[in-house]
Amino acid sequence: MGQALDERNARQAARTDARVQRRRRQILDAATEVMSTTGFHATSMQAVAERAGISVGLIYQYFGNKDELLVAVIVDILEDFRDQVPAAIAAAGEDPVDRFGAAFRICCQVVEAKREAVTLTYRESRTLPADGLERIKDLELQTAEPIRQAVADGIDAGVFRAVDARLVVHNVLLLAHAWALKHWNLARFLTLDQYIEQEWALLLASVSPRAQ
Amino acid sequence: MGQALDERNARQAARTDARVQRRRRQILDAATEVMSTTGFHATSMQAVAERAGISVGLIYQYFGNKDELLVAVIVDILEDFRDQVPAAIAAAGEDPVDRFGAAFRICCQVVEAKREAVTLTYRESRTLPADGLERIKDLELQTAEPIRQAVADGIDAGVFRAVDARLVVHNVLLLAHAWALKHWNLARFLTLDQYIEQEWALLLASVSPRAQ
Amino acid sequence: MGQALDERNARQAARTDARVQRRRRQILDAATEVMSTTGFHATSMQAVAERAGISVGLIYQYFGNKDELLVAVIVDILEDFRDQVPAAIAAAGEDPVDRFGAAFRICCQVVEAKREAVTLTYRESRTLPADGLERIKDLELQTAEPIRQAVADGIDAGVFRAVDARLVVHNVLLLAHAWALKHWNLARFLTLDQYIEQEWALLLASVSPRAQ
Amino acid sequence: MGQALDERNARQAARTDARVQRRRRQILDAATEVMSTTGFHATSMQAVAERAGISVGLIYQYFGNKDELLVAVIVDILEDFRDQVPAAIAAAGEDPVDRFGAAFRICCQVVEAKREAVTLTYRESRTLPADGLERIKDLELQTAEPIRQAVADGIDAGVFRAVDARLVVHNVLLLAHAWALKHWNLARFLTLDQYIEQEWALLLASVSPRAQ
DNA sequence: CATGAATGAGCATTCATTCAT
DNA sequence: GATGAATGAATGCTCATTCAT
Repeated sequence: MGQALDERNARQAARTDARVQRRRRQILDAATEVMSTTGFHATSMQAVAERAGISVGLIYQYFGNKDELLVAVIVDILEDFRDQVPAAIAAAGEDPVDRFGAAFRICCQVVEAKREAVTLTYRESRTLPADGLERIKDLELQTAEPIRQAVADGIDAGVFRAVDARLVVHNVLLLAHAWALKHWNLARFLTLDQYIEQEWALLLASVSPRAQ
Repeated sequence: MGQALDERNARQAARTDARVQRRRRQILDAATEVMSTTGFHATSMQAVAERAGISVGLIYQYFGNKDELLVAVIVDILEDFRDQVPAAIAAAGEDPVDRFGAAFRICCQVVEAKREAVTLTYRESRTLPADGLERIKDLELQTAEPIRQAVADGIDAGVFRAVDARLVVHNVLLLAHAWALKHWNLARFLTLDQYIEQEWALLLASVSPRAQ
Repeated sequence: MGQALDERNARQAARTDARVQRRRRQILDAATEVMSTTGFHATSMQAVAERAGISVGLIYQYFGNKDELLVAVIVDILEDFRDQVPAAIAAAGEDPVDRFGAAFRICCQVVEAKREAVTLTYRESRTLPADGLERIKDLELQTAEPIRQAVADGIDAGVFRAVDARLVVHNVLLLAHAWALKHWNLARFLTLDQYIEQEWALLLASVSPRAQ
Repeated sequence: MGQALDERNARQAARTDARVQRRRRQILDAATEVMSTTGFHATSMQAVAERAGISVGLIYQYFGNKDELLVAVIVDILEDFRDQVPAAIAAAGEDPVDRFGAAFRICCQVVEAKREAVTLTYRESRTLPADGLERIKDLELQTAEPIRQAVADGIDAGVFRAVDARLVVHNVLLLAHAWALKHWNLARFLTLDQYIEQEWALLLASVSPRAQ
């Protein structure tokens, strides 16, 4: 009997948890859409609620306030990078050059998938309360680390020059983000694939050892 | 007698014009300072007025509204680039590599001089009304052009590979701006001079012809 | 069979009624605690529910709305006075002075027992909807009546001067309530017992016949 | 010439100051009226603004927030007591009994003049932020002091018994306030003058020496 | 009976903008 | 030219109340 009850409670809890997750996602998606287009400050909670098809009050049952919602939106995006980058590197095989290239490529692709949202990240990070900022910087560093490792491995293997790996990673992320930040200009003369290809050529040349 | 009057009016006009310019500058400087620190939306016109030591009302005699003031602030910064970049290139002599290097260096230095303000440019450009946005994109293209020319000259001279000059310029400007955008990270392991030196090495390698 | 059913229903009803009363009391106690401390307006139904260990919705099955809950809380307190005052008077014997004294004492003691709640009564009575207000005034008058009678008896017996009994009762209740209302000040120089003793001396003197 | 300018500025400042005072009073009066009737929490700033015939925003140029406005309203009332009580005592001559009686009478009259507002004081004091509360307690003690002195003088002169003067003052203020707090009941059988007269008789009897 | 997710009206507060002086 | 008092629309957030489960 106790078991039956436990089981029922467990099912109930799972269902509840699923609903909570669905709501969070629903709100997060709506917020990402509206804030990306309109900008954080110009976005009213009312607008987010409308886009999500719920009431204002409900947002506050999932996110403490507007700032926390922004943090959640940005974190949500950065988690994409943090999760996908290592996976892409791992999938690229053993060759350091391939691994490095895969890292750059996936970054650009993630950016393309959430172009407006990436812009939001750049625009609004400064606005954030201190603790949100910490989480964000953390995620950025987590994303950077596997790329840095790939570059370091390449240097060790002698296929890259002895450059500062941290700086190269910085360049990689920056070039990827730029596809969002400067899309108004870049898209006038390049497709994403062209951008990736050409930037990759420059990037590789920048770290390759000079032929003797 | 008519002539005398004209002359008086002209003198009057000049004097007036000078005063107008002084006021504009006074407000612009105040706005740049406050907005750069606090962010555009979090900056009240009252705060700008106080910083400038004038009344709110007076701002509206020089700038139609808050948006226009923001445009003016951003334009003011971008004009720095537009003016200083060609000058630096010209001062660098005839060697395409030197000219290209000078362009990158001056960009970084202008960024350093107005680090917060450059960040402002990135954060708030999207908010702008269409016509302001146009002026800004225009200025960016104007800044880009002399650099592009330097790269194109280098390609023609055979000291650079046949890369897409527009893309290289994009990279140059981006790397310079990054010193402001990612200062929180970069400054942890590099000084500006080190940043310039190392990025320049990468940049040059990226466009240099492969040795046979 | 019908009888058996009736009996079962009756037992059921009694059981139900007992449960209803228990719930009401549970909610009332929680509401009194929270509202007394926090004030009516600053108290959310959520807070009352939490304190009572139940859900918000359940409160609404026992009290129509927040105002009605407040009325119930206040009525609950006033019923204490209405019930205890006559009892204390009856227990004081036949001497009008003793009866009067017992009335004052019990009032002060009831106040002390629910000091915060008494304050609540004063603070929030005005807010109430008309019908709640009526019930409250009624209870106050019911409480006043036995005291008035005691005073009237004393006057008839010649141990009190021919004062307006209603006014004296008003003073008695007021002085008792004041122990709650002005506790911040009074408690700085008096204990409750001292307060009772000294006010009683003044009160008695105020109604005692002047010696010839 | 400098003198003329100074004079103009001075006149300007005075005019400004007068306008500020007029506005403050206008808002304070409106707030007192509305809050007294409706209660603090149920009063919206919009309602205060409308009653004052100004815009909401303007209130915030004179009072930091709603709480501060409430403090100002209450202080405004308490200042009436603090100012008028000593004046009335002084005007009552040298006889301690007269002075004491004058104190009680003026308290009742001030209460009558601002009956609703006095009720507000009782209802909302608890709501206040700590520093506002301090100012209010201070004013109450300032009001009490001259009355206490009058009682003490009476005791020294032998016309009053050796009662605790502080407690008597507490009673005096309480009885005066009660005219507002319990007006719904008292006014049913007494006019203010009757109330003053009869309470005064009781009060005097309570402190008078027993005839031998 | 009991729950608590969901609603949405309501309110304090801010701030760009205007205009009488 | 210059001021700053005055406006009032806009917004984040709360919370009494309902109702599907």
